[in-house]
Amino acid sequence: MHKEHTLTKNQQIIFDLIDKSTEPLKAYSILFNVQKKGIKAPLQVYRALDKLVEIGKIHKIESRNAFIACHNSSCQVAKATAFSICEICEKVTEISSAGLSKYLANFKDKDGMKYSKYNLEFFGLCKKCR
Amino acid sequence: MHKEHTLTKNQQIIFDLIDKSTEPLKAYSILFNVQKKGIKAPLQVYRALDKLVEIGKIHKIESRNAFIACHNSSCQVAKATAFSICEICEKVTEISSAGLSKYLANFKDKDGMKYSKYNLEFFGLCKKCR
DNA sequence: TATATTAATGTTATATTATTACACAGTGTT
DNA sequence: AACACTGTGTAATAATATAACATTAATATA
Ligand SMILES: [Zn+2]
Ligand SMILES: [Zn+2]
Ligand SMILES: [Zn+2]
Ligand SMILES: [Zn+2]
Repeated sequence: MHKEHTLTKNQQIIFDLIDKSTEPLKAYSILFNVQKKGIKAPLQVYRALDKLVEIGKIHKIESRNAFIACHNSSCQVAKATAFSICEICEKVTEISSAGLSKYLANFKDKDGMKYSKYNLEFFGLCKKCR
Repeated sequence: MHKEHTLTKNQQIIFDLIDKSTEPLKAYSILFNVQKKGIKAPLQVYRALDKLVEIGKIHKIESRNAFIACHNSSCQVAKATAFSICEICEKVTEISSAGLSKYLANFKDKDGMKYSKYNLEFFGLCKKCR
């Protein structure tokens, strides 16, 4: 059983925005959208994003510098994420595959090292763009 | 048999720098280091980097905004990369595992979609930092 | 050879993404 | 009270990346 994180005001505002978005959001687009709620500076956004990533409520899509809400409860503990990204429409989907996560968590490099933390981004065309 | 890419002057200068580096290099660090060779502007660096990534001579470490030379000949065709990253000393190693690349190339998402292009970054502690 | 085409370059300016530094407020502990 | 810890507000700046435009080099092909 893991600790529930009560979000602070800024964290909640920013999480709500990301969570209801159908696409990954960029930091300055978030900033623009929450200015009417009193969040005025980049740092306020980045601080909330950092915390939300840390507690697993959102993930950063590294190749896009954008943030998406987690819809996979197991991610909240393991920082092991996988996404598919459409190279045409930029649709991003979190992949939740027990087989994949098991394979990667058990993967050993040539030194025999295992990694519980990873980020995998698949690129291709989504159903619609195919 | 695939086409050999003859690098242009700027591409060669920048590739040489990255190739002989023991760590991933950032664009502006590259710029600083090649200014004595006549490359003066960020765009000249980014253009060369883009091309070098495109032809598979280097890879971008997305989570670090840094570039590393490829030492895995098969990457030159397939844009399917995997790295381990030490969270303490930031050492980055390209993973060259037939098993891993086979598993990922054959992975099907829940729509049955396969992806020949992916980027995987494992995080942990390297041998030295363990 | 001439000429069209493509790829690469040079330069300036600007856009986008992210962090540093400092002051302060709330909360819980000793 | 004194302290540690977390979050907030604000301004300034650093770091990363691209747009726009003019020019030159390399390549193809007529
Ligand atoms: Zn998740
Ligand atoms: Zn698509
Ligand atoms: Zn490679
Ligand atoms: Zn290390």
